[in-house]
Amino acid sequence: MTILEPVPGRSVPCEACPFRSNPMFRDFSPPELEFISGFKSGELNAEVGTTLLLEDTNSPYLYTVLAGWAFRYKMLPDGRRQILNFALPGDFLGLQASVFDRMGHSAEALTDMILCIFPREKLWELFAGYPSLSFDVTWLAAREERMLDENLLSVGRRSALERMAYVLLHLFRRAEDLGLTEGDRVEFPFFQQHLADTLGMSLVHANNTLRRLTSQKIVHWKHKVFRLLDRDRLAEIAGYDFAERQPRPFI
Amino acid sequence: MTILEPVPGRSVPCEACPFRSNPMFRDFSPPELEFISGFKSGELNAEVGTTLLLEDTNSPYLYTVLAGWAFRYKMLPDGRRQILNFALPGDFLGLQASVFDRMGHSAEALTDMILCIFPREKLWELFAGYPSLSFDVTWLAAREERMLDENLLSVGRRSALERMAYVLLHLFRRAEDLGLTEGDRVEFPFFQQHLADTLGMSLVHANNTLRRLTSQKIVHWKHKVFRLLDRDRLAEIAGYDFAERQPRPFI
DNA sequence: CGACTTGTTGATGTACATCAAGGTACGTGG
DNA sequence: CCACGTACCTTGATGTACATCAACAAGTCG
Repeated sequence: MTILEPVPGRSVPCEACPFRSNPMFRDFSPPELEFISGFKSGELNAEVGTTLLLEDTNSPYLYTVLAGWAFRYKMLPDGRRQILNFALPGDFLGLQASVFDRMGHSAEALTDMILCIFPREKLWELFAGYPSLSFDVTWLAAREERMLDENLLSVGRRSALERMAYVLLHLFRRAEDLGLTEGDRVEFPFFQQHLADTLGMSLVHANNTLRRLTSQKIVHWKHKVFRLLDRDRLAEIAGYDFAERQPRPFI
Repeated sequence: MTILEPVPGRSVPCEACPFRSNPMFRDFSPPELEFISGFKSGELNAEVGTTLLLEDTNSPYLYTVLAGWAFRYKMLPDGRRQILNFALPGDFLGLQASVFDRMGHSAEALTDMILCIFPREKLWELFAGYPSLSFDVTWLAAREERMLDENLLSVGRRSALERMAYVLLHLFRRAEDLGLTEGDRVEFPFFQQHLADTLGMSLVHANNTLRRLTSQKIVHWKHKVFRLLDRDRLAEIAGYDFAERQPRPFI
């Protein structure tokens, strides 16, 4: 388990940021783009399994995911783990340490990743000079809250089958929005243990529940490739409310 | 079930806001105070049981709680309810509808309440002109996220007894920070059903679990008066990490 | 080729939900 | 002041969804 330090190296200039062509992200004005370019202090290449953030420690950096998947989690002293949410390209990591003085959760890379690094002491300049960008930060925090609300509803009140259906559909849709899917396929870079820890159930029960969905040919999952065979049926089981999709901030 | 409209009437001027004397809240500068005064468009007196916010609807107002308790919740079509968090004096309600176009959760008053009303279309002026206040909004959103993370850990991974201990201590400490306690006493304005819905368990099981704590004289609860008899023992059961207390924003 | 990691399945126990009944406090109208 | 209703809490009986334990299968990697 390693804690990361940024490494020097070539990095994607913000002007060429791949998200700029994604319709899910809003456009930057030239001054915004210029500020962000200066805000970004480098890039971090993280391997699978890297601990990106560690609960109760401070983090001098704020990250956005440029490529790859990670997950946020908390652990109890005896090792029980709860996965709180997943971080995909475009997501923030480490805001808590910038706003308070230490992280309330940890985060780990699920794949090799590229992260944009922002020094947290410059966050104040963003708020002071770029109201539209500080609104975007609030937007992201509110979106995270909304996802947590949903997950809490799942874990607290949905049955195992409903929970499993919900999280699979949720993750598929997030990947879809980012153009990570090909038709009904997507690469899910995690194991059944991760699903179990997300949904608050045991590995064995997660396996049984998942197989109820695969045996009915609603989904398919092998060798990390997930296929959404019957979306309507899955949404029906999940009780999924088709939330609006709207342009999201860049940062 | 009623949805609220603001009623005219006398309201507390921000200059005389009771939170200004509470050391948990940071101080406002004179310009900040002046802006907030203009931002506040009135007050709302809400009775117990009032629906303050309704999921999937829009809310033209943003509220802060001046007095009283409320809770945020989500419901499934068949009536299962998950309480997400409680709102106490100083807390925001309705940010989601200001940032997105509709609420992702509902909120209901647990007591008679007084709420400060802020028209959401002026939220942009706050971001544009008052970076310190917009940072406060982000602070509040991040704090809400942190509480949700904790609750999700509880519901997903803690045992019924640990969960019960955690939520009772959590609520007691929040009340304490606001000066709502008298020694080991506090008035908890909710029923066991609310605890059950917060912790993702049935009413009967919440009752059994609670009685395990009362019969060991760790807590006492009768007629809405809660007494924390053995704080250390409760913290031990909860696995409570004594999080820092630091000055918080006003808004 | 073994050693390790991930997924699958069955046997057994328990923490929980559900159903049902009664208890206590408090209000209301006679 | 009593009969009655209502709201909330408490307790027991029964069933089930889930966890835990254990073994094995299948794939991957040195």
